[in-house]
Amino acid sequence: MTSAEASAVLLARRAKLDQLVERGIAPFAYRYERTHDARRAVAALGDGPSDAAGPEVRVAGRLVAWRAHGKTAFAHLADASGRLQLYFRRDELGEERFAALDLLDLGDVIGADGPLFRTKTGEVTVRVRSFELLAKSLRPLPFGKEEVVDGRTVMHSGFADAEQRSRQRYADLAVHSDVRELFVARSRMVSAIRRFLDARDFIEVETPVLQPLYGGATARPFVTKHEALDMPLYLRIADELYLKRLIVGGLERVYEIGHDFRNEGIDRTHNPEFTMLEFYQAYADYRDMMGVVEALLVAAADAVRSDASLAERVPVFQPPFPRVEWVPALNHALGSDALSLDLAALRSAAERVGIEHVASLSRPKILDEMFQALVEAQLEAPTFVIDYPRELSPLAKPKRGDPRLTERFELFAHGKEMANAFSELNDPIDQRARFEAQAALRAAGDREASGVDEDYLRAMEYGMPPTGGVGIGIDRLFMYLSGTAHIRDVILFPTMRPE
RNA sequence: GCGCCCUUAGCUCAAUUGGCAGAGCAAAUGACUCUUAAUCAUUAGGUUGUAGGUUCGAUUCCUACAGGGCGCACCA
Repeated sequence: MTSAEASAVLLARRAKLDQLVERGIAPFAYRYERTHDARRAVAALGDGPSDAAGPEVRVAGRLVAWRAHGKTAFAHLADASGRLQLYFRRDELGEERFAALDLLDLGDVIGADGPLFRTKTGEVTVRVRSFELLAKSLRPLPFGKEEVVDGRTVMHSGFADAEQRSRQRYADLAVHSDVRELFVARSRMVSAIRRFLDARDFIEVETPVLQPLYGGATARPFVTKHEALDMPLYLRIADELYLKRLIVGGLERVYEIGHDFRNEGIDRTHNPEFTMLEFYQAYADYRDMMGVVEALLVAAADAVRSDASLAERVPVFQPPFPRVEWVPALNHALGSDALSLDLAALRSAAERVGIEHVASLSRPKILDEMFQALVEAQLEAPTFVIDYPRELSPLAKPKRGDPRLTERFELFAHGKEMANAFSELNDPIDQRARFEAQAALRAAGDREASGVDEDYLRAMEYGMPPTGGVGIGIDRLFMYLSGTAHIRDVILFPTMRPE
């Protein structure tokens, strides 16, 4: 940053800062009393006359465009609601205040007051009577120029580098109103999901992020250490086992929205920390939960659709979604009965469909791989895949009528998993056997298999009601609903290497 | 982790077979009292990601490294 600090642009802004101080103008203010944001100011003039003075307003925001004309100047001020034009006149401001405009830069945060009027080209504008500098911008923002062509705003040049936009999200947001809108839409979606669950008598809870044992999913964890207790702790890979402890405790409908952490690769659909929604409903099974998920998705999509600029991209859901049974779907794609194959036959079948490193994979892993390759990737419209093999689902109840399977569904759309749900296993004897099978896989080298969680078993032994549970990846759901291709574009501060 | 591609001014991008590194925006100075990608004139801004190599000469060709992008693999 040495050369940047020496750059003429930064030096010029520092010089202006010094001059402001010399003239007794504080460059960083404490507050500003606003009467209108940009959108309300535009609405306040309504269809008012073009010349006559409209309502008085006090507005504040960032200077994003500047057009000086000698004894007048036009500027655009941007706030959270939009842009508003300012009109400065020397005869209105007086010599001294008008001269102070020379010390402003693009990016400065200012407040301005005066009457609204409409310019001869029709734009609602503040005829500035006085203005205050609220924060001097000492570093230029990479503003592009905006042009309105046929009613659409077109950006010219600007801030394009994907890495810098993620690293400096503050600058990305400051110069791209569409990025701000996208994150506002994400927030609205999450709020809508909370309202949806709250209205169904779910309560929102918080469970540990730091866990002595990790479980509830298959993934490599981040490991950390508690110094005072001198013990390892894991950042959670799922909320599941703690939320089900709460079901045992009589909190019959619970949900949590929070970050899970998985120590795996980063790509367009994976960030090491990501937002997960899990919810559990006592006395429900997985079929009940399919209906809840369908309704939740409709509510989430409606929330995203409320943003006008995203509306056309949001898929329209028409529940019920189709159900595809796991085993028949795989067998159909494979041309043989996958579950009845022995391990050797399964491995050669997997190799035929292009699975790599087959020899090092456990049996459930191979089944999972084959299903992903042959079936999941083909699922474009929202589809419930149901009734997974027992060995893939150590926390799900056996399927009524076919104990080789479990009562589990995953929702796929765009070839990606959107939700994962079970009729939750509530038999502690069966659960212990499943944990021990996992522990055996772990001992045999499967790094993602879990161990035995004795405390969780103790909870279940007290008696856990039948329960339906669902996990939904919030980032992916929002990507899908907003038509965003990269997960880093829906996470404000995605994980990155240090600069 | 593997493969391909990219890295030039604060930002967005050029540069012919290897031959003096350019433009627009932003910035500075000046002109301009309804502009809106304002306009006009002038000025400044660069160890071309880093380190080597080939060459009379490298932004250009080669090697290594760093960062990034895209695909594949793993995972949600």
